[in-house]
Amino acid sequence: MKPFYITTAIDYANGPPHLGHAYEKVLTDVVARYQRLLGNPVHFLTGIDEHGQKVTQTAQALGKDPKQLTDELAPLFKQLCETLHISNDDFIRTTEERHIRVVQAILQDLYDRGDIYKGRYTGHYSVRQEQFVLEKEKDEQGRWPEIYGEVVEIEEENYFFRLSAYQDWLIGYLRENAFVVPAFRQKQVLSFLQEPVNDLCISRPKTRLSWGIELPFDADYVTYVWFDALINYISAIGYGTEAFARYWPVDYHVIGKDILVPSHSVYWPIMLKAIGVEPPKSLLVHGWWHVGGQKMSKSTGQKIDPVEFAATYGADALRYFLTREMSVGQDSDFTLELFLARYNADLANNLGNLVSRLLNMAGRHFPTGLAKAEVCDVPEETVHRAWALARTEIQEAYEQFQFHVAMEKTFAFITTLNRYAEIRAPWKLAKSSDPDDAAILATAIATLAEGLRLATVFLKPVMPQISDRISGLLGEAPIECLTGQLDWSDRLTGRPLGEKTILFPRPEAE
RNA sequence: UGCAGGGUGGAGCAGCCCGGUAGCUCGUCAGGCUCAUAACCUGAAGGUCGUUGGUUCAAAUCCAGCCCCUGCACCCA
Repeated sequence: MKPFYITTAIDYANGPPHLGHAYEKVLTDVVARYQRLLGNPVHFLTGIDEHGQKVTQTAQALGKDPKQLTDELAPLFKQLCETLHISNDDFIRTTEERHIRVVQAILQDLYDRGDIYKGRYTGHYSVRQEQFVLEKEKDEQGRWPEIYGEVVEIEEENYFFRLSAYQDWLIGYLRENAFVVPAFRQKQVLSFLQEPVNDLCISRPKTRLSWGIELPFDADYVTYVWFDALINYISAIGYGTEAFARYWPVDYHVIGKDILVPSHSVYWPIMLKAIGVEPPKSLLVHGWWHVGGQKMSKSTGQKIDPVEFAATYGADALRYFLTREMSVGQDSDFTLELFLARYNADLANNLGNLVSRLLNMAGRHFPTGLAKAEVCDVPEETVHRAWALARTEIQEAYEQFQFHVAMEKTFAFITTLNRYAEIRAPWKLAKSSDPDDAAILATAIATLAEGLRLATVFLKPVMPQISDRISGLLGEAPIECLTGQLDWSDRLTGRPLGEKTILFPRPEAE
């Protein structure tokens, strides 16, 4: 069976990871973990992009060489994955030999076929900033901004990829295939393609940029950006070896909306077409996090360090917030207030408190094991019916990448359990000597425990640690697969539950 | 200008693709409970779903126009 292959974009390694990186990894991880629950083998790739001008500049500013800089940053990105319990199977760095080899092989292949050719490139170049500048950057008087210093028009030879030759093919392909999720973003791609695309400049002379992968057919140049970065998706799974066919085509590239057009939706499918490889099945495109209503920038981005945040509130709480609050594809806002509201209302008060009160009552009344639920009256039927509906809706939401809905419905079911506890009021039944009341008491505790067990299944992709902890408290093994887990049962009968536990301690008042 | 997204009770959001009781969190007011992390449960007040028109038995939801906000158009998850 072909594994479900999913990737994040590789993060550009010119600074430490921020909330946006964390989100993309969490989102991808939720998809990956849900697939595993469905019983599908999964291959999950993430990594970092290490070449290019900005890395060079950042390194220079710090008095380091680029490799040294990225060697320092790589562990931070790996650490981010570990801290957030990201279940990636691989982590690729574009400076790795396995990647460089594939990039060069593909460049040579395309050069041999004539899809890469040498051409002239003219533009305005800032000597001071060592970069090309654009016409529209001029001010009202038609002058270049001060920071560029002297701007000269230069012409240099570079290598180009024959993108234009494949434009019609791509348009046809996009008209017939649902390629981008959410669907509305596919329209953007098609509208971009209405204009003729230019061939893509894929090289930089080493005199200007040396930190990159050398062109195999011209040692005076390195390749630039796309033929380096995008290829990670296939170099990591062994393009050119028989392993490749096991994984490709990728099921989802998870990316931010900023890199949909043109790189992932135009360059990448065409690059693959040119080397005779199937396009990706789908792109899953997410929106951006704002922090305190503002677009994330170097300063605002640093206000929320995901690693530190996870250390304070727990990785699962952060994962929950990112999943619950973001409607995939839209933008969303991150503030401490919003986070704490979710944390307190959903995690501590609703879920955490349910666990706490259940464990307390079970320990008090059924220390040696839960009794069987023998009563099935209106309150029980209400809970059973709520579950029957919830399981369908939650699964549907997961399948459609509506993770915020999946969480909303899961927590609505947890509310149903809290409500059921009020209706049966086991604490009152415990004071009665009537045997009928004793039967209801046993039923109530068993029903709460079973309901919690079921809800825990759907928490697993989003909050894997918490899900496993609750499973443990119920005497269950960690959930690995949905099969056999979703039916209402009496499997907890006879089980003693764990000690009363606070899963989500209330944060100290600021 | 071009492209995209948004405009839903006091605040922040979901619902819109697949028309039919307007939902969630917080806040406010009243009540219940006391097993539980001052947590839980119930009820109430508060919305002509930006605007105009159209389609329909029926529109927050589909169609057209208009108004307003934001983002992108070098780089960015």
